[in-house]
Amino acid sequence: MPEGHTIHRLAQDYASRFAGRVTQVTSPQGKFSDAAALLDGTVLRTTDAHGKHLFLGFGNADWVHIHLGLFGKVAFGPAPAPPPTDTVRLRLANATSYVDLRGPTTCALVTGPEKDAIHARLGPDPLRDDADPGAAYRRISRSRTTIAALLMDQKVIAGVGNVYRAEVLFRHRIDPYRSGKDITPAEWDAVWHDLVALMREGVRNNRIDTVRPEHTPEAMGRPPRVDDHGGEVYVYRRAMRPCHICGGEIRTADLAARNLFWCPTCQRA
DNA sequence: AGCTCATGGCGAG
DNA sequence: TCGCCCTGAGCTG
Repeated sequence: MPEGHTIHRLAQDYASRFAGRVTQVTSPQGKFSDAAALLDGTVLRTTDAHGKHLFLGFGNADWVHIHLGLFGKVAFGPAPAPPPTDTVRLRLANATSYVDLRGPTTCALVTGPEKDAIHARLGPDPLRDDADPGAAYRRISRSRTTIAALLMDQKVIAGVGNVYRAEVLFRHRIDPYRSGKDITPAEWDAVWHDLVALMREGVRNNRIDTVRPEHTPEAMGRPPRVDDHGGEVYVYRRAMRPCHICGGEIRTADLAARNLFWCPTCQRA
């Protein structure tokens, strides 16, 4: 269930359990067997995350590049590791922990320069210290594409997915169909800093919560969320249900093959 | 057992 | 824009 906060959290969790230690590396499912054999018994040096891309650094030059895609999942557990199921693409294990990766879009061994090339094609990541929000705004402010599509474009901004996209536009009352060039510098500044705060909290809690304290179920005297996506939100997957603020119906539509959610009353062109 | 859907992204046309 | 890749849960029957 991966947006950028999940990947940064995984980078931390892989590092805390495996970094600096000799690691058993296997690929029970088989698609990563050759690389796993090369890495098996070596030391995991460090981990890195940029947007939805995760990197595990082994030795001095080799990196495992992981992208979860829509279906990828990671499961940690204590040693001893149970027999793996046949969909485990990558298992790391040591004397205290194991971790299984299933269903990733990408799990490949890359060189340092190949890793650099991946960073180069990604936009600024609100969760990285080296991020330049101005680089994102330069693209947005020149584009006639909708802001909803631009926020999902990883070359523009890295790490935002369908949930943060919908939620941050709601929180700033921005109509998702507005053109990028109609986003003001002040609006972008506010959206960016909000994403930094929301996504940092997402890393901390390992889930996406976007509802302000004054709009929580407890504060509003309404029943808690029904959806199982994991957090408290304003519009994501709440189509046909009442807006927490105005009471109007949340709408949904297809945008670039993804489900978009917004409140047509609260969010203005 | 088979269908649908999901917080993603790529390449072909 | 479409089809395709990766997996698993929650339906339907």
